[in-house]
Formats: sequence, C-alpha cells, structure tokens
Amino acid sequence: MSLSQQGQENISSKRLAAFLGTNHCQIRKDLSYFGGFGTPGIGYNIEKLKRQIRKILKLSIAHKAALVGVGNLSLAVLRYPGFGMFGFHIVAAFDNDPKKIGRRVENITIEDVSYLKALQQRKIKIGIITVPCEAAQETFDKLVAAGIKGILSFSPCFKEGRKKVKVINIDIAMDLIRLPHYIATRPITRL
Amino acid sequence: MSLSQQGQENISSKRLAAFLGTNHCQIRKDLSYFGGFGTPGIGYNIEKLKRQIRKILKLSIAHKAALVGVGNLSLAVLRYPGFGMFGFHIVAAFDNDPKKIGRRVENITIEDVSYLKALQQRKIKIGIITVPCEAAQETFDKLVAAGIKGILSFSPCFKEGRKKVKVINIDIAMDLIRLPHYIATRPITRL
DNA sequence: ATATATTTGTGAATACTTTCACAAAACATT
DNA sequence: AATGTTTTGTGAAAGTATTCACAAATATAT
Repeated sequence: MSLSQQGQENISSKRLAAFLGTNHCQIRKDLSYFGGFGTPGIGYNIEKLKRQIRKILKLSIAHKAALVGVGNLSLAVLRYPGFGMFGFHIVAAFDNDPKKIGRRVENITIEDVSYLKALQQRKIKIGIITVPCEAAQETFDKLVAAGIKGILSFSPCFKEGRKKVKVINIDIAMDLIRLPHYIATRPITRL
Repeated sequence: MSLSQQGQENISSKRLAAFLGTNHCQIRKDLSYFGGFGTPGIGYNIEKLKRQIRKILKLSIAHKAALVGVGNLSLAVLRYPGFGMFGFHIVAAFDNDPKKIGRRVENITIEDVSYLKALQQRKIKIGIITVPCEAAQETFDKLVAAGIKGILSFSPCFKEGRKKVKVINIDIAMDLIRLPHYIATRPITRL
C-alpha cells in the first residue's frame, strides 16, 4: 500500500515477500486462494493487485464511526490518518462527563452517551471504544443495543456474549507483556 | 490478572477458559508445557498461577523505557497504566521539535533526540516509538545504535534488518482493515 | 527458432496447533 | 473402606498452516 509505485508496474511474489517480511510461497498461496491474478514470468500487476485486495477486504464503502469515551487516546485516534485511509469517517464523539459534553474536538461536538441510542437513525455502523476499562462493558452493551455492526475497542475489558457484532480488540497490554521475556537475561525471583 | 480473587482460592481450567474465551484443553496444554502446577480434582491455585506466569514471562524486573516522538499518542501512552503494571517505567521522552524540547509532560522533561546516544549509560533498555511514519526508520536506527534491547512501536514503518533487538509492532491499521469485511453486506464496485 | 531465465499456481510433504479422550490424582459422600 | 465426582496432564487424532518442488506460462537472449 505504501511505496508501491516506484518505477515498476509489476511485482513478483519474491520481492513482495521481502518487502512484507514473509516468503514467496505464502504470498502466492494466499493470493491464489482468491483466484490467481498474477502472470507467470512477470509477477503481479500492482494496480490490479491493489484493486483486488480492496475488493477482497471490502474497502470501497465509506463507513461512519462513533467514538465513545473522550480521554487521552481520543485525540490520537481522531487524528490517526489510518481511519480515512480505509474508508472510516469518525462523525460523532460521546462521553458521560458533563464537563466534556458540548466541547469540540477535531470539529466534532461531544455528546452525552444517552444519545448513543440514535446511532442507527444516523446510519453509524462502527463504534470505537476508548473508555476506561471499568466502563467498557456498559459501553459495549449500549453500542450493541444501538444496532452497531462493528466495534474497534482499545479497552478489551468486556464479555461479548454471543452477539452478532464484529469486535476487534486492540490490547496493548497483551503486546507489552511479551517484551520482558526478550529483555531479561536471567530470572530474578526463584518461584 | 484482573478479577482473580473473588472468594475462590483455586480455579479450574474450565472456568479459566470460560473467563478468557478459550477452551479448557488449551489452558491445560499451555500450562503443562511449563510443567504442571495444577492439582487434579482441584484446579490451579490462583496465587501460585500468578507467580508462575510472572516467572515465565519474566515480569519481575523493572525496566526503564524511553519514549521517542511526543505527539498525540504520547500522552495516552504516558498515562496508560499497563506499563507500570508489567514493570515498565517511562523515564525519558525525546523529540526533534525545538518547540517541544524543554517542555514537561507527566513529570518528564522532553529532550532533543540527539541525546538518544546516551541511553545505554542511563540504563534504559526499552524504546517506545510514537513518531510519525516518515521518521520511524531513522528513530529505529538511532535506538538500535544506542544499544536498546526491546522496542514497542506504534509506527510499524521500518525495516528491522537482522538486528538482535526485539521489536513489538502495534499496527492499528492492520486491525482496522479487518472490520469492513464484516460490515459490508454486498460488494459495491465490480473489479 | 531454440535455449535460458523468471515466475506463477498448486498438489504433496512437512510442521505446527488444537481438540479429543482417558488414566491417574485428589477430594466428597456414604 | 468403597463409590462417585471433579479435574489434571498427556498421548493420539484431527485440523490448519507453511513450505517444498515442479509443470506450465511468459519473456529474454542467442
């Protein structure tokens, strides 16, 4: 997606693999699963590949998203360019703190969480949870009740039950916890 | 790690699996890999389990960490309680913007990136990259040159080469990109 | 034209992960 | 003490994923 067009029009599975840090077999197997769109001897046409991947991942519709919980993370999330890049458009922000309600962040007026009920009428299908852990379950339940289709959560502190909502959890703690193993040279405490 | 002590002293693989959203076989297999510390008929002693997991993941040493790139994410990262929880202590922050250098965030004075060289003398072993994508490669190289042991990066836009540094990438885009598939009901653009 | 180079797509082989299923351990109940 | 219940730890089975290896397709060089 990034430095695709730098002269060449085609790219081989080998070069693509090197760029992405995998091996060429993997690339070919994965792409062939959706029907081979490469040319033997040549490789994959970069533009065609981009179109196909967009189609496979359904990246061609714009989706409205609502942010719930206006805290430290929110500004970073609101300014993160990745959302726009994949067709997400954050159009609303909610909080339960009266001091925050009515204030504006990045051209969005913060609303009371009670207005979450109206998400469906507003055609908002994606919820982004950036509330503190304690409030995550309540927020999740409200979003589900509001008929949301997908949730991106930075507070992976709720039980999903058997709901038909797709949840993507970003759990920084689970990434962090892997580091010490590689840093520590010797165990400190026995048992 | 969260609601462990709520009455019971032991927990069965079954209950633990339900809590974590896996199945009991998985729990037992994984734990048995490090030597069985459960008791048949009883389950796993919660305190012992915590100690063992801390030991396995080497979570008992405190590590000093440096943040590079003071932007939108930084405040969220600095205030994120997870770092302290796993023994990380952010003790320094760096930026290349003269307007930011000298200012203080969360009791840390922002330093010029040129001072990254001295990380080793200061016994800082972990680097946290929160710079914009364009600056990620340069930052990574500087951290490696400064003898850092582990990197947590929110800008997964660099090539690692074959270095002996452990890198954990948090790539929100890669999580985001999976959502549209579940939201889109029908394909829009043909090819 | 013919030979040589690339490079795809894929069936087979290998490696890895998850789940099954059950003997052995610990306890509770009669 | 004997019987029943719970639950671990683990070998075997089933299921996934990755890598190998090669025929077929395309291009380039001689």
